[in-house]
Amino acid sequence: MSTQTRKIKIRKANEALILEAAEKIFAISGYKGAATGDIAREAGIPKANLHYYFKTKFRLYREVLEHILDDWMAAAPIFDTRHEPEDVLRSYVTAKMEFSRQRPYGSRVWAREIMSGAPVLDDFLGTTLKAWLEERVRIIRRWIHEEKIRPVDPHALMYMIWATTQHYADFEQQIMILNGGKAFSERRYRQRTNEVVRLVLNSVGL
Amino acid sequence: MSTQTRKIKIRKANEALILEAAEKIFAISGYKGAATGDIAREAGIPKANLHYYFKTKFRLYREVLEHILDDWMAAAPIFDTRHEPEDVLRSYVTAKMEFSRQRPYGSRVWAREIMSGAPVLDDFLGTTLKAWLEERVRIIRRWIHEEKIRPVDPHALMYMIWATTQHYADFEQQIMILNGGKAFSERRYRQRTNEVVRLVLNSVGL
DNA sequence: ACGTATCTTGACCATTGGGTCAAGATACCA
DNA sequence: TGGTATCTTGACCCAATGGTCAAGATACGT
Repeated sequence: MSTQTRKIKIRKANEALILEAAEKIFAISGYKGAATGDIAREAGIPKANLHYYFKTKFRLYREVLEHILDDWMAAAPIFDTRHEPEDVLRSYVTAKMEFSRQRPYGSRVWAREIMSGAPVLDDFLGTTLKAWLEERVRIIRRWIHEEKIRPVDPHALMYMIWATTQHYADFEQQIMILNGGKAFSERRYRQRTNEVVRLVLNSVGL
Repeated sequence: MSTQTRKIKIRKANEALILEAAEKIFAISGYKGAATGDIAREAGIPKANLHYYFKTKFRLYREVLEHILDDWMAAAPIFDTRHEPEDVLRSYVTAKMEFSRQRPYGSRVWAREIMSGAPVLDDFLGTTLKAWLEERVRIIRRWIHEEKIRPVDPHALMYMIWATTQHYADFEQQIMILNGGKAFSERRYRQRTNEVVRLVLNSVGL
């Protein structure tokens, strides 16, 4: 193994470790509320070491957000691969529910960023996300025009899907408490996912 | 006016002023991230004065949450006053949308509290809110039994309503950016409210 | 007008927290 | 094995922040 490779390996491993810890702490405490010392402790390294890999807390935060965006957008293409509205919506809602299950902290960091006024995501929202959304809106309009689904406000529909699926990540704690203090089992979560799919499909008349 | 009354008047006025400022700052920065100095500046008073009315930041935070709970629960009885599912759901969704419009900061403080693990609301969620929810669940089950709506998972439905309506408060900034950078007009928001109502009604087969 | 309770506020204190630094430890190649 | 680049870490610095205090200012009943 070359020096280069070795170095890169150590760096990548430590960066990944720190990013994961940071995502959790930022999710729980918010940007301002998160202490780099807490993040370092969560990662099991000294604070100075964290600052060796990420010069500033802000840079670290930005990279955490970028990570989340990558994974968030990964669920995006699903909207295109199938063609019947029912298949597309089912796949998309299922993928979003899966994301909420797998990456609850990521979803919360996103939510907090928006609630803080989206100082960092502002640009992304206005360009990439807006373009992506408008494309899906166009697809939905086509479905309506072809009378494949009942006439709905496409934006209202998309927001309902986002809100509902992300709710299972962002409000996980509330859901757990309302569920008698115990978390959903794998199986129960899959059933719930199907229920959400059915609600969404019915909302557009499918 | 008696001394007592006068004193109380000054105190109440200042407390209200501080609580409003605090709700905004907590909504934007989170509990840990919010500085009492910022809250004081937002309220237009010196920090020492704020601490005269609220001994600690934590006490202030708790009172802000209590305020929000009061208003949140105010929308709750609507679920009972009318009897046909369609009327009940329409009124409830409309009330929640109205709350998101009028008190966006309150909704965000709530969301942040839950995402932090609900350290303060924990008790409320497990008792009052759980009881309230289970009562509504029972009502929904009755509707299903009477075949007034199609069979849905009552919890999944309630969470969809909460998530979707609160989305308009918590993600206001994102919605604005996706709307081309301009906020919804009163009229547009009312239209959107009706769209949300229709989506919800359709989701249960109405 | 006087006395008392409340309110106001600048100055101050102790702790926390982001970020730096320099002295080692480690890894790898020649 | 020696040299160099990277990595690790305790100690340290300074600005920000929650909270205190004591000296006034204000309000109001008598």
